[in-house]
Amino acid sequence: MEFDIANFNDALGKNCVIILACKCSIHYSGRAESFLSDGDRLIIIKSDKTLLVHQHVGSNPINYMKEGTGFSLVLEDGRLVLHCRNIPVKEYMDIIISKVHSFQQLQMEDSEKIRLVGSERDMSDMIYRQPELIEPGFRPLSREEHTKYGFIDVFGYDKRNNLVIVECKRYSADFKAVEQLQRYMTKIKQLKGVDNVRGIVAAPEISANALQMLKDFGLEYRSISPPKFLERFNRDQKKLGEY
Amino acid sequence: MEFDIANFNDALGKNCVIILACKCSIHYSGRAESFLSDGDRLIIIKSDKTLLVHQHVGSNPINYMKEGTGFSLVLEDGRLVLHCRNIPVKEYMDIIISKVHSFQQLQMEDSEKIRLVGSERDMSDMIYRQPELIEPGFRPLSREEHTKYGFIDVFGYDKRNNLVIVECKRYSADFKAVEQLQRYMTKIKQLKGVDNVRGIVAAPEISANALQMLKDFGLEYRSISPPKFLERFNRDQKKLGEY
DNA sequence: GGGGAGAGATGCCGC
DNA sequence: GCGGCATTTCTCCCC
Repeated sequence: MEFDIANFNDALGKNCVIILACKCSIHYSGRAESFLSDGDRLIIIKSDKTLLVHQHVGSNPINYMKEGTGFSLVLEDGRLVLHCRNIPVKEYMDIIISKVHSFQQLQMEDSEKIRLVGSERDMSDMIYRQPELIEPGFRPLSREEHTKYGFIDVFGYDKRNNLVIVECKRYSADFKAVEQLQRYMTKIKQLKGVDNVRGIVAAPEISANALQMLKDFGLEYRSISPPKFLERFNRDQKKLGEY
Repeated sequence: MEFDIANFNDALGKNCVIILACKCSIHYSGRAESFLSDGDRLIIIKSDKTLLVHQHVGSNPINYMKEGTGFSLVLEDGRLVLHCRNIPVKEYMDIIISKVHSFQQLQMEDSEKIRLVGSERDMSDMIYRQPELIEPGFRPLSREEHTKYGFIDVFGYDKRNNLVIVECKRYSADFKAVEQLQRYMTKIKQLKGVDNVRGIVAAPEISANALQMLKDFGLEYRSISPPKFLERFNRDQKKLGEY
């Protein structure tokens, strides 16, 4: 493999993405400390100076450095070493490279942002627009608001003018979701000086423990799923070309 | 760029890592749904059939598929499409490739596992071995044990034979840590039928809100940091960092 | 497989 | 910067 240190450091100075496949060992020190012995890894340095080290399996990088890291590849005591320093966050990494398998630098043009559907935010939007999903006569006042009462998903009144707090979960609600709702309940009762406040967990399902805790606290549960606008995709993959 | 569909699908059948730099748009549907318009991306398919899609910035993949995904690259209506299907978890992705920048397949040998120091587990070990970090006369009985009382970091008796529950946090303790400890307290008092139980949060720091809640609950705080065995590494970096 | 909890969590938004 | 919270969280361990 033709590989030149000056060439690599030159690439670091450019606004490109570097892909280095190599055999290496790694030492990291920062928020914690880690050691990884010699093995083949994929090293990616992005244009924002994020570093990722990937093994041949697993979805998470085995080591990484955050955006804005400084890099320098040097020959040290006859060994190729990639020094990685992020001074502001006090994170340090040394990658000792014993063999370079391949080296690549890429210019990547991409200004697109992802659009995601089916988040908890989408769920609270849906409930806000279709209050009857909670119950007839529910009148939502606000959604996803950072009030002094806390970060409440949907907040409103029922037909008897009781305050209603709705906590949404896009997955199965667990006891932490119930605790979270209970915390809002306590807070808002104190701050508003009222007692007629109802709390509702809205989620596609709820665990047995969470349901028990919910009942103990006198709270309620509604089975509601996050919106999916394109169920069609799952049913008929062939129609994908329509986008 | 010389690029052959059969060659790519052949690589998929082998136990290697595939790196594809290309311009593409992406549609994902599974736990949620996402759309990403055309742009240059780095696509990695690992030997365990994990897929990662990276943009030129950011530490997280913009899209991904989990281990065990099935892949198939086909020419569809004159367009190159990478179909990704993970039937067991009901996740689907289509990557429409408008230009291939580079394609690489790598054999990677790596059986090493990372050793990490400074975790919460290390903290509880340290306290177990040096109980005086909590207070004189503290006698720990167990650490990190899944008892019927719950998952308690350190569990023991103080010099007056009160039960003591210690909850460790490697970072600043927040009110959720206090809630967690309070939950264990309630549980253990119920199950043991005793009332003389003390709860201690051990963390390098604690937020103002958490400290208030802690006091309200009658719990205690000890400022303890997770162990770092190689502070020397940080000191030695100074001379290396001079470049 | 579900539940519970940690993670070098990350990322977002608001104050 | 910190705080509070969601995440296609992921990962591990135990039941």
